[in-house]
Amino acid sequence: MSENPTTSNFLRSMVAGDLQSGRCQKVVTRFPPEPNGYLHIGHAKSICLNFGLAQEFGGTCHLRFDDTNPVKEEMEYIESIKASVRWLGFDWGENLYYASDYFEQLYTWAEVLIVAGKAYVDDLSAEEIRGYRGSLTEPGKASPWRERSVEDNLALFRRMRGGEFPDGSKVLRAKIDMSSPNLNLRDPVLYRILHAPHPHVGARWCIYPMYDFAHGQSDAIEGITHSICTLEFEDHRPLYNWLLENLPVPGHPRQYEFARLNLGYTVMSKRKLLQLVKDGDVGGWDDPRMPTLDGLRRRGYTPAAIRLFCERIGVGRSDSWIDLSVLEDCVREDLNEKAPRALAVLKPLKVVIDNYPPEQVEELEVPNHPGHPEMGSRKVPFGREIYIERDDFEEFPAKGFFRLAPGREVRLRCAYFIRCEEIVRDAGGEIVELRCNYDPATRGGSATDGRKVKGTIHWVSARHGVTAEVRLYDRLLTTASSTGDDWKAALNTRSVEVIAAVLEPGLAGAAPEDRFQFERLGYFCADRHDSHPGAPVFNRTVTLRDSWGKGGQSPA
RNA sequence: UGGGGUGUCGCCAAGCGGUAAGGCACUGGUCUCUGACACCAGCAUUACCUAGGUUCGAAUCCUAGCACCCCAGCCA
Repeated sequence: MSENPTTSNFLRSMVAGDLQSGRCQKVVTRFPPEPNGYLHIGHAKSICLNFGLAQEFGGTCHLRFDDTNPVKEEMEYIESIKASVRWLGFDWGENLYYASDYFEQLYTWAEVLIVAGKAYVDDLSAEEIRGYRGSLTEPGKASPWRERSVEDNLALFRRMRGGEFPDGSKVLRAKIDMSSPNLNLRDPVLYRILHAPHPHVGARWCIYPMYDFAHGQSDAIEGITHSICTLEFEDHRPLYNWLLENLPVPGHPRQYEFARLNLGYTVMSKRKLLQLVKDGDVGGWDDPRMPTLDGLRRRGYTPAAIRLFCERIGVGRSDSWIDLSVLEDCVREDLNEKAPRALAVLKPLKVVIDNYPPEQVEELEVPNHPGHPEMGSRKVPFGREIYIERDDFEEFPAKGFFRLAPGREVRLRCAYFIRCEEIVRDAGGEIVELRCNYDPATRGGSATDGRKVKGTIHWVSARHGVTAEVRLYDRLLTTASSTGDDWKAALNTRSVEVIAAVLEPGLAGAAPEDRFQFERLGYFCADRHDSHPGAPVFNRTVTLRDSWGKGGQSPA
C-alpha cells in the first residue's frame, strides 16, 4: 500500500550498468539451493534478490539445484524447496535445472583440463592433502603425484569413473599454484569418489564434482549473466574465473557477493536447524518457531510480508544483524490490511451481567474490518454471561489503566457499556467471576446520552463461544545470537504456550491457513495441518503493538 | 605474521567532491467503539572507525593506523 520507494543497492546499479553498457542484453540470474535442508528466511533474501532483479530488469531467473553432494541431499528437500519458492510468489517457468544434469558435460571438461595438463589425479589421502596444503602463512607443497603424465591422469580418471577405486582413495585436482596466498587456488579438489546414489540422477555416478567445479560451469551452460552468492564465496571467485577461462565454456558469467542475513533470537545455519529437528527440540522443519519458510508459513507469515522484509533490509556487503522487530513489523503491515477481525479471549474471566435478561440472546453486528467497510460485517451472539480477557480487569487499577475495575464502566466492543459491581472469589481467594450491570441504552456500543467511556474491551459469549487450542509463540532463543558448542543453552524453554481460548462462534469454521486479527491481541492463523473446520487450532503469528504494556514484547 | 572483505544514528541502509534519504526501534502529541491502525513532531547540528593530508569545499580523493568478518572440507 504505502510507497517505500525501493532504494538502490549495489546489485541493482551493477545490473543497470551492465544492461546500459551492453555487457549483456538480458539479465539472467539463478537461485541455486543445495537440497540438503529446508529453505529459511535467509534463502528468501537470495530468492527475492535473484528473482527480483530478473523481474525488475525484464530478465529471467532459474531455479537450479546445486546437487553435487549426494550423501547430504534428498528428494524430500528438493520438493520442499520448489514448494517454498512457489509459495513465496516466484515462478521459474521452464527454467528448472539440476547441476547433476550437467555431470556428463562437466566430466568432459574435466578431461579437457587433464589433457591441457591443468588437472591431475592425486593419490594422497584427505589428511595428507590437508598437510600438503600449508597454512595461512606458509605455502603448500606439491603432491608427489602432481607431475603424472597426461596419459596416466586420463587413464586413472577414467578408471575412477569406472568405479575401480574405493571412496577417498583418489581425487582429481586442478593444477594451479600450491603457494598461492588464496588457499582455494592451492590445487583445489575437483572430483571425489563417492559410491553413493544420487537423489536426482540415480546410481549412474561414483565420482562427483565439487561445488567449485560445478557452479561456474553450470552458470555458463545456462547463460547466467549475474551469479549472485554470499560473501563467504568471495575467495572462490578467482577459482570460479580460472575454470571458466581454462575451459571451452559458452560464455563467462560474473560472480557478485552480498552479505548473508542474520536475524536475532533465532538460528540460521542449516546445520543447527537440522539439529533442532533431529533432537526433537522443535516439531519439525515447519515448526512455527523455526525461521524456515515452512515454519514462518505455519506461523502465519504471508509471502507478501516476507517479500516486504527482504526489500526493507536492503542488500550490502557488511555483516549485519537485523532486528526481529523489522520482520514483525512487516507481517503486521500486511495483515493489518488483509486480515478480517474477530473476537477471541485468550485468558478468560467470566462476567455475569446481572441486569441482563437470563435467557436473552442478541445478535450484534460487528464489522469485519473497521478500515474496510467493503469487507462487510457479521453477527455475533451476546448473552448474559460472557468472557473477557483476564488482563482487562484489575482490582486495584494502576494509574493510567482504563479498562475494567470495580465501579468502573467500559465498553464491550460493538455491544454495551458495562459497569463492574462485584468481584466473586473462590475458596482460595482467586477472582473467578465478575458481576456487572449493563446499560441497555448503549446497544451497539455507544451511549445515547453522549456519555464517553475510555476503554473498549473484547468479549465472547460464554454460551456460544468455542473453546479452541491456541498456541502462543515466542522467540526461539533467549539471546540475540548464540555460538559455540553449547549454543542450545540459549534455547527459550518457553517458546510456545498452548492454551485453551474462547473464540467467537464464527471462527469454528476457519479453514487451514485462514488468518485473523483477534482484536486487541494480535494476528492468528489457523494451523495448516492441525486445524480443521469445526475443530480450529490457531497459531499466534505476532502480537499487536501494545503501548500500554510499554515496549514490553511478547508476553507469551 | 598470508590472502580476501567490511566499517554512515540502538538495528538495517542511501550517498560516489558540494555541504548527512528512508525503514525498524525509541520519545512526545493528535485521533480512536481495537491503548491497534492512521496522522503530526522529535530522533547523526562541523558529525559518517581513528589520525593526518589534498581541496574554496570531503562521508565521498590520498596516506597511515585501528576494529570486526571470511578462508587451511575429498561441504555448499
